[in-house]
Amino acid sequence: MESSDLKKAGLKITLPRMKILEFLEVSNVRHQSAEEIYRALLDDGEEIGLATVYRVLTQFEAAGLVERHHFESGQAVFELSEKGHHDHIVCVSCGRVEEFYDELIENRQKEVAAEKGYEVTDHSLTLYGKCPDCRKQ
Amino acid sequence: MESSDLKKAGLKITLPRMKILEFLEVSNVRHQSAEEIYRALLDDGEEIGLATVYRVLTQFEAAGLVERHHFESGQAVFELSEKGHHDHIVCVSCGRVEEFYDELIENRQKEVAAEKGYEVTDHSLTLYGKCPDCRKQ
DNA sequence: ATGATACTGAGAACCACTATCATTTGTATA
DNA sequence: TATACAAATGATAGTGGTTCTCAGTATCAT
Repeated sequence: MESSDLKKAGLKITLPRMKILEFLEVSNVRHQSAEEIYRALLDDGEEIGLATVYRVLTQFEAAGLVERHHFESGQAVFELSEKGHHDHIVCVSCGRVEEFYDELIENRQKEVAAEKGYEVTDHSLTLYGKCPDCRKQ
Repeated sequence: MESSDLKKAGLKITLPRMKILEFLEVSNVRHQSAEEIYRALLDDGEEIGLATVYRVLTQFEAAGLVERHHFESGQAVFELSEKGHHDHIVCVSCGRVEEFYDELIENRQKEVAAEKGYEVTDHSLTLYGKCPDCRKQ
């Protein structure tokens, strides 16, 4: 993922956009809030505004470069959408997020919607529970 | 559902609580925001504060009388939890909300979580799409 | 290089929601 | 039934996440 992706999305190649994109790629944390991304960039010595981070992330979302999720935390988190579609399982005690994909569930969702005459454009499935580590304690 | 439900929940029987409960029962709209409930009660000539509506709804949620959902709208909506568990399908163009329950999906969710060593405490599945009416137009 | 236009950063504004606190209400007890 | 006291209420201020505004700046087609 690089500058060409921005061009394709009809976005000018600017420093803030490059920095945010680069950070999302390099970071080993997959789901981060706008605030977290903002602080991380500041810590890296970048000059950037929080408003810009929000704006850019929203543009990236519209362009399909990132996905925005609203788990139970109040703030949205963003992830690079390099991989195909998947759902999430969130640990309620440590906040860890894992991803999964289940063909059976995916198909059944479409069927259920079709039965009701709906044309599905999107869906959000999130499981909440205790992860193996937290269950031990 | 009546005053005895409040007692069971360890809540005093107060006017605001009775009014909110009654409104949720009588209303033909199943998913409403705190603000909507507040306005509707004001329009009915009740004297009530928005803070109270939020407080009471939170208490009702804790007592299992209502459920809170965060669709994509920014504000939470509440529904009486008289029925058993179900998921939602939301129309992206008119906002209409329908409910569904699918055994297959429910079971598969538990399996997926178990495979990852998680113990599921909750889940949220919402489909977004165009309802039959909106598709016609 | 230059101009048209898109983008930026700082801060104010906004929105949904929660905390504070003086006053009122419900209810257990006398 | 009157009383007392904890619990609940409502007005309002505050909070946190996010978006808007706007003057200044950077990008890019020419």
